[in-house]
Amino acid sequence: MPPGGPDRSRRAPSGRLPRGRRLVGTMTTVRIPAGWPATEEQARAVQDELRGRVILDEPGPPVGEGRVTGVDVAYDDERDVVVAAAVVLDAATLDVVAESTAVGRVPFPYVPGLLAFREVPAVLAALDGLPCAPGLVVCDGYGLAHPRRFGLASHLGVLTGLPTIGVAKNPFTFAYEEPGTARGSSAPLLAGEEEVGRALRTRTGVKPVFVSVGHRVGADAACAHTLHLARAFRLPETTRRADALCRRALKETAA
DNA sequence: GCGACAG
DNA sequence: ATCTTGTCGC
Repeated sequence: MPPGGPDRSRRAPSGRLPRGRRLVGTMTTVRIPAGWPATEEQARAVQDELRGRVILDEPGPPVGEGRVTGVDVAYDDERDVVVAAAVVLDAATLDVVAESTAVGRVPFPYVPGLLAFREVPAVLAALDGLPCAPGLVVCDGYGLAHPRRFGLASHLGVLTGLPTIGVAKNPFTFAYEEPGTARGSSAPLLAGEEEVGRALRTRTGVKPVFVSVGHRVGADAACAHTLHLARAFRLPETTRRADALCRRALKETAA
C-alpha cells in the first residue's frame, strides 16, 4: 500500500461511479443475533412475550424540542442484503444532526405481522452507530396497530427503551373513516371496536398517513409529532431522510 | 378453505 | 420492499 492510503486512481467503469454526496456517519456490519426466531411460530411467541413490556402511559417527549430520529430499511433480496439507516434531526429546525447505516443479511422473510423480525437487527445496529442519543424514534410501519398489538415500533421501543411511534403509508388490515380533507384532520384506525391508531391527514387533500403508538408516547402526542415532522410532504421528514439514506447506502453497497 | 396483508 | 419511462406541475 503506497503512502497516502488506498489507491484512488483506479476507477469503476464510467457511469457506475456513485455521484452525489458521499455517505457520512458510521456504516456498521450486522450479524443475525443468536437465537433469532427461525419460524413464524417462534416469532409470534416472542411478540406475545415482549408485548407486556410496552409502556403506554407516558406522554412522551415534547413536540419540537430535543431530537427526533427516523429509521428505515432497504433490501436486495437477490443478494440477501439488508441496509438500515438512522437519521437524527434537530426537532426544532428539522436539520440533520447525525446519520448512521448498518448492513447485514436478511434475517427473516416478509410475513405480514412479523415485519419487525426482518428489520430490527439492522435498525438496532444503525441506532448503535449514532454518535448521539436518538430522542424520539419514528418508525416506518406500525406499533400498536398490529394483529397482536406489537408492531415494529413497539418492538423497537421495548428493545431500546426509547420512545417510539409508527407512521405507516397503508392501513394494513385496519378500517377507518376518511378523515376531513384539511391538514391535521384525523379519524380512528379500528380493529373492530378497538382504536389502535389514527388516520392522520398531513397534507390537505392528500391520502392520510397511519399513526400508531409505539413505546412511551401517547396517541395524541404521536399525531402531534407526525404533524410537526410532515410540514412540506405527506411523510415525516424523519422517514423521508432515513428512506433516502438506506436506499443510497444499499446501492453503494452493491458497487 | 380462500383471500388480504406494515415493509 | 422492489420491478420501472415518461410525464404533469411547481
